[in-house]
Amino acid sequence: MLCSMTTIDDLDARLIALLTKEPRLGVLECSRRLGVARGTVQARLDRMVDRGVITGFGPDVSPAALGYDVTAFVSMEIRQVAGHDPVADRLARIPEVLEVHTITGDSDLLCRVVARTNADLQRVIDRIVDVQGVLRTNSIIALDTPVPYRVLPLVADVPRREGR
Amino acid sequence: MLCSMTTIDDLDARLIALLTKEPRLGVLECSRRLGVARGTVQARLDRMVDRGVITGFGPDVSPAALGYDVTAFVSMEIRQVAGHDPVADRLARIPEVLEVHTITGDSDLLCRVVARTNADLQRVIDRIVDVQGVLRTNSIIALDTPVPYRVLPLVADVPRREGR
DNA sequence: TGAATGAGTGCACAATCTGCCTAGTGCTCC
DNA sequence: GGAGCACTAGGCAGATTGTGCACTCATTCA
Repeated sequence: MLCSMTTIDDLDARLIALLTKEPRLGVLECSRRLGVARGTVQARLDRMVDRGVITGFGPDVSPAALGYDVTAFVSMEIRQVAGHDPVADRLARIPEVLEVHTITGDSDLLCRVVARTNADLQRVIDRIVDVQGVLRTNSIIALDTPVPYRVLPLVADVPRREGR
Repeated sequence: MLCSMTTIDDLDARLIALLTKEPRLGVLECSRRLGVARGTVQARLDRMVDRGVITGFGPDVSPAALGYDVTAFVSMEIRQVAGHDPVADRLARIPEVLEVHTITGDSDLLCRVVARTNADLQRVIDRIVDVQGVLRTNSIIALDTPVPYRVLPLVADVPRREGR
């Protein structure tokens, strides 16, 4: 999917906003709230899903509620001869690793991890260090998250296609 | 919500996994797939929602699909006399800022931002630097994301309460 | 200009699902 | 021996979904 730029119009944005705020809403209810026909909502959703704008409707699980109160960002240098992917693959096998990015700068990979406690974080980091190809890690603990992940403002701000 | 540790059992985990893979499923269909009564699924979902394990069912929107192909992590030092929150509040007003954390280490805040292009990233960073209280920023661009954000392995791995 | 196309509206129908309730069962805890 | 809790198995009325279909409107294009 190479930069498959897509545009959304105002109705799309309003639909996403509505569903974000009240996810339990059915298609019919959405159409009522937005003042359009049911078929339109259905079509818009389908289109956004297969254009990749909406990637899913999965339940959002809170690691913290499961006892994983510690979040940290671990950057690492890796042995680069073998490339990034083998390392990323092995990192992906660690459940506490929630995401992995390859990055610019001094380090090669950046990943977000969670742990149950600071002591537990040590265990997780040890597992990461154990990964073949990882040379050195540097951890930053997230003490607080004043702005949790959100996309809504962005959606509201996207340059719009013309349309209702 | 101070460390309101919660446990899930195997059925909960299977339910989350099922819904993650096929989010469109209704309660009834879930009950069939999991081999339990409909009321049970309903009760489990309700419980997980109000215990905060499941925080929502919102549509997952892909910034990349909207043309925001560049992701970066921007760490920053701030003037600490006023505290973190005022700065975080102002950062929250920038749509391209997707999340903000206060962190340990040399910097004070870490945020994830997206932009349409590298040039556009400059614009976003400029907006961040303009934020009152921000002294200096350091940006790291995410070149690739071999492991996109996921929680499923964690859910599958959580220490389980006894139960079906 | 006129045909074709795409998007949206309204409407309808059968099939399905949801919310809610009842009753019975097995378990654990006091 | 209760009391409380979670789960199962049904039942019921009402709402919703998936799917068609016909019609309108705006845009594109030859």
